[in-house]
Amino acid sequence: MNVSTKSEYGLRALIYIARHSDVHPVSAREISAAWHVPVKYLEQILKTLKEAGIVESRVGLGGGYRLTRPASLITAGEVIRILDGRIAPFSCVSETEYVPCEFEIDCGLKTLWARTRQAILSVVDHTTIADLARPASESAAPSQPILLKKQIGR
Amino acid sequence: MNVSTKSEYGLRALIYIARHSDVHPVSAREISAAWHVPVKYLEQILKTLKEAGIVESRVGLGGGYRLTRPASLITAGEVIRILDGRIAPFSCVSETEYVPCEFEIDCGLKTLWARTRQAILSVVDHTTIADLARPASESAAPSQPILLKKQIGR
DNA sequence: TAAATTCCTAGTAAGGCAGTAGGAGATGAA
DNA sequence: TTCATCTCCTACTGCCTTACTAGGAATTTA
Ligand code: FES
Ligand code: FES
Repeated sequence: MNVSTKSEYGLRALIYIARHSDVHPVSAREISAAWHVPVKYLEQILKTLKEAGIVESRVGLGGGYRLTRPASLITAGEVIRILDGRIAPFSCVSETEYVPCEFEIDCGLKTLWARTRQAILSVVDHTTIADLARPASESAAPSQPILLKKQIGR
Repeated sequence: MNVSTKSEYGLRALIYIARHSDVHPVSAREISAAWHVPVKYLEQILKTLKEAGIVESRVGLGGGYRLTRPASLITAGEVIRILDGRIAPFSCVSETEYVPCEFEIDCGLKTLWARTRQAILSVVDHTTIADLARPASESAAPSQPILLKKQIGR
């Protein structure tokens, strides 16, 4: 049970972008300086995020990153899934990376994993970058449940 | 977000012991054969569980393992913590292995991790080996909330 | 043209995970 | 008393993942 630095840095970067990209796009260097994250590492993370369609970029002087959608429509779960892979604690209960188990029959554990997954999803899939970007004092509670056509897997 | 094979095998072993140790203790070899888990690996896991006070053992012919407490008083969370370490997704929200972060002030993430941890705990700390040992058909739902003097950390 | 920026590919050091290996010592049955 | 069956203990190992570092190519603006 652990979330990697990729997800951590990725979310931090998105929070920063959400807060500061009104005027012009935000560069990796700027984020890196703000949060003390290695620039080159951050570049890779942002590249992944770009390929996943979370951010868009502009190269060259004055370039940087911007969100492709309002921060209130990007969930933490989505970001973690992109950067860390599967959220479910076990592959036999993952929707996005489902791998069956040898003992599915009479394996009491499956239900436990499924419940755990559901519990995690109920948090991360209902917390948006907008929630996180709010100053800490205002409490980073999800504004309101997000409606999804189909519950995003895992 | 992942639970290791140690926790998986450990829980499986405890489930097996809960089901079959009425007459005589259960040997590692027996569990290993039932679940296709490497014996030597299982021995190590059971040893850890013994040191943590979850099982007791008897060496020699006819020996094996038994639970030290009723299965209904051993939670999955406890076992996972013993075998996998920290359950919280991030160290700054762990009670048992707390390590502070550099940016605790205005770091919107902390709340997210804390909520996630709480969600996970609400499942794993309220599911017992007894719940898991019930046949799958009866649904492995926790019988009833467990009362703890003080909520076990993380 | 120069500086800033993203994009792209490789490499790498350390640590964790999932075991394997090889006994030593206890115990009960024959 | 001997033998098979257990647990107990320590060490080792191969593989994979994580968390970066390194070096530059291409693009854009001043
Ligand atoms: S752990 Fe996947 S079915 Fe039991
Ligand atoms: S991640 Fe620990 S305080 Fe922000």
